[in-house]
Amino acid sequence: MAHRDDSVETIQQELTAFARRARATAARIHPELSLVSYTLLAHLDDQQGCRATDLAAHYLLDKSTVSRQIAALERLGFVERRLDPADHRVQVLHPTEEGAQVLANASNSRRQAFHERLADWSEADLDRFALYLLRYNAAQERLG
Amino acid sequence: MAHRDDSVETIQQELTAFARRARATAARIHPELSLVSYTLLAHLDDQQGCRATDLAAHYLLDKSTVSRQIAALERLGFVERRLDPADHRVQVLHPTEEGAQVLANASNSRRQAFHERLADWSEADLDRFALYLLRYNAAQERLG
DNA sequence: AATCCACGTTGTACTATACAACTACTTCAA
DNA sequence: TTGAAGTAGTTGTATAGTACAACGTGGATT
Repeated sequence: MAHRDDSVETIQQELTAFARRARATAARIHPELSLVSYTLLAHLDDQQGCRATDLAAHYLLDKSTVSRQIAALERLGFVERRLDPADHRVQVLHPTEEGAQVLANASNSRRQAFHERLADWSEADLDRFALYLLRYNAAQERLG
Repeated sequence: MAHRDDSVETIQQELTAFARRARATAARIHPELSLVSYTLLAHLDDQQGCRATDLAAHYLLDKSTVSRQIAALERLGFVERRLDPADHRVQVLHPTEEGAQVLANASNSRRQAFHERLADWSEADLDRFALYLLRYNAAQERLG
């Protein structure tokens, strides 16, 4: 049990340290994209467009927060709104050409950074680490 | 290489999801402690007191940020300042009795939450996960 | 039609943060 | 020994991100 406690303690410490660093580091993922706006834009990109309400629900953000984030992305020219012809309350949000481009760039440098950090890991270790993270996140989702 | 890419992709996704959730969830770790104030208080506790400057350096926060966080903790009665007799510029910060108590409570519920999330993990898996996290964080530290 | 609901915006407030200017104290060197 | 330079911490100011509440507009239900 002592060993078990030690491992859990380490996991807790390291995840906490990671979260702290993530806050500091990832505030600007790209000169013009914060972690939040990056995430929202990425979601629009791989959902092929969606509504502000969907973003709010998916990321547990208030709709006013999403509204302002989207407004900012629109000012930057990265997102455009298309009124849903079937329901005039709804705006379907899409990345613009430029938005998709910026997203692709940000996404590539981000991916590259991960590859660098994990460069000397064996394939087996990468695989296990990925599975552990999935398992941990699923548990956290389940247990709140 | 495809498999390698897949694993890295998953790791990236899951760590990002974790960071996002951490922001939302850990804002209040305890009715009166945010993640930051909890962290600072914990540091004071296991360093047996330290200076505001040390906290700033250790957690990469501006000294003004630390100053205000500490001021808040002092208002709550969780931290006290002791003027360093040898250098009157310096205030050595210590948790108060009450601060130590609140910290212990917060720390215990936090530990318990981790134990619950990891309850059904084998000891071998816990051990490996802990090592992977250490390794990952060390790499991130090294590579920025 | 009247009522209720859904979508999104805006007003307001709060927290966390950084940077810059400042005060108080210390150290060091001429 | 004194004055210049450096260090610890606070305060003024600005910004980002967020939530909640109130609102306007448009749909849906009865």
